[in-house]
Amino acid sequence: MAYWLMKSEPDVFSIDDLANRPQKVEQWDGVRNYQARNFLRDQMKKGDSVLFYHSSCKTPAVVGIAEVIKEGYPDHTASNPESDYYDPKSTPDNPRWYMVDIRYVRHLEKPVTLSQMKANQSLINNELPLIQKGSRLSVMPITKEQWQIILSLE
DNA sequence: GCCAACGTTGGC
DNA sequence: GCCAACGTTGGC
Repeated sequence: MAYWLMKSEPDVFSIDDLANRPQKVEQWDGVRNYQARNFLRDQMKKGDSVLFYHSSCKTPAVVGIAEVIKEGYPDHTASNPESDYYDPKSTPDNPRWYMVDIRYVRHLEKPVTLSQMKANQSLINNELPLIQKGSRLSVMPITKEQWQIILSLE
């Protein structure tokens, strides 16, 4: 089983929104970055664990846990002209963008903040992608060690 | 294939 | 709101 970290802006979609969804499930649409797309399409597997991270907000932090319940499939928002995520270069025959479905597992007892993680020597030594300079990926793989260290901070 | 211009991300 | 870092676009 693999481990992932996924970013979301809480003003757009928060861990509470996920918890309040029917079945607690959300389609993770709107990813428009090739490296992240490749992870969604090729590597995320049913049963993988996800850290849910709030970005672009007052206190950026890991706030909860989710799991992958449906593996990569075409992101239909790319072919919807009404969608903010519409991409005319993506076609149903040759979809450019992919998404997965995730299901809420739980909130962290206490969010683990970005500043906490940046100050953690184990995470620095382990080169957690989130705290690398210039890291902008919205979907990133993390190791079991990184997963355990982050949860030990909760 | 290079690279300047532009757009986006996301912390601060 | 600022700006550094990064990704994409498109002319040449």
